[in-house]
Amino acid sequence: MTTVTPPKSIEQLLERAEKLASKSLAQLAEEFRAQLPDHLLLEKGWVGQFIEHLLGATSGSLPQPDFPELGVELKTIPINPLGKPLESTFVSVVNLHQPASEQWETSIVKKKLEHVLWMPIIVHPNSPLNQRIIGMPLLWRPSADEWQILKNDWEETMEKVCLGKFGQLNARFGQALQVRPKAANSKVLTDVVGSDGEITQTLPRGFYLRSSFTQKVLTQLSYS
DNA sequence: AGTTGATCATAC
DNA sequence: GTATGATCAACT
Repeated sequence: MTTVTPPKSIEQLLERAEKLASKSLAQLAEEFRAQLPDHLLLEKGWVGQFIEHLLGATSGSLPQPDFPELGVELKTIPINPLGKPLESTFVSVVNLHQPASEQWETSIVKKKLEHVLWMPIIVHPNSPLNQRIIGMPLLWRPSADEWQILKNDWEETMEKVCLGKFGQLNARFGQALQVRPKAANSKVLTDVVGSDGEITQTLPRGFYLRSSFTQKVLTQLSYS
């Protein structure tokens, strides 16, 4: 695949992103000599990683924004032709091990969401992967209202983790930031401190943005 | 149809 | 196992 150097500025990053808009995955795969899979069943993160390559992201699997020098996180998001998100958006894993040492201000979630480059991927119903079209990118910073909601959700989650209430750590909580399993499968377990201070095991979890939240972000409406 | 829980590839 | 990139698929 053609290699792309890291962008030197946010302007350059946005310029690159805008040049991808309205192109299909088939076009881009040809242009950058990439092997486009037939479907995402076995490579669910393929589109996201492809767009990372095209824009010159470097973070790999480090827990930091995709463009560390620019402080920008890249998120691809599948939308239908009307602009409605088809999925939630994964943000980062939940720290289940030393939750008491975590503060919102220094959290990975806050670092990543401070500045996000949204790359919508337009999905027509029942159409193959290679016909998906890149939409117009959106450089987003959360508003004060959005920050408040995200912070509250994060703090309520981490409080449950600190108290060892893993049974309450499910997808039903959180207005914008939701907690769901994040593992290879449901048999994967990780050591944690339970509600009585005992060592137990639980499923690894991740923070996800609900699609109701990202929908409003993408249409530039305030979330309140 | 929307939501919640489960799952897949890969690097280290 | 844990982190990245997410979407799949069962359930309500």
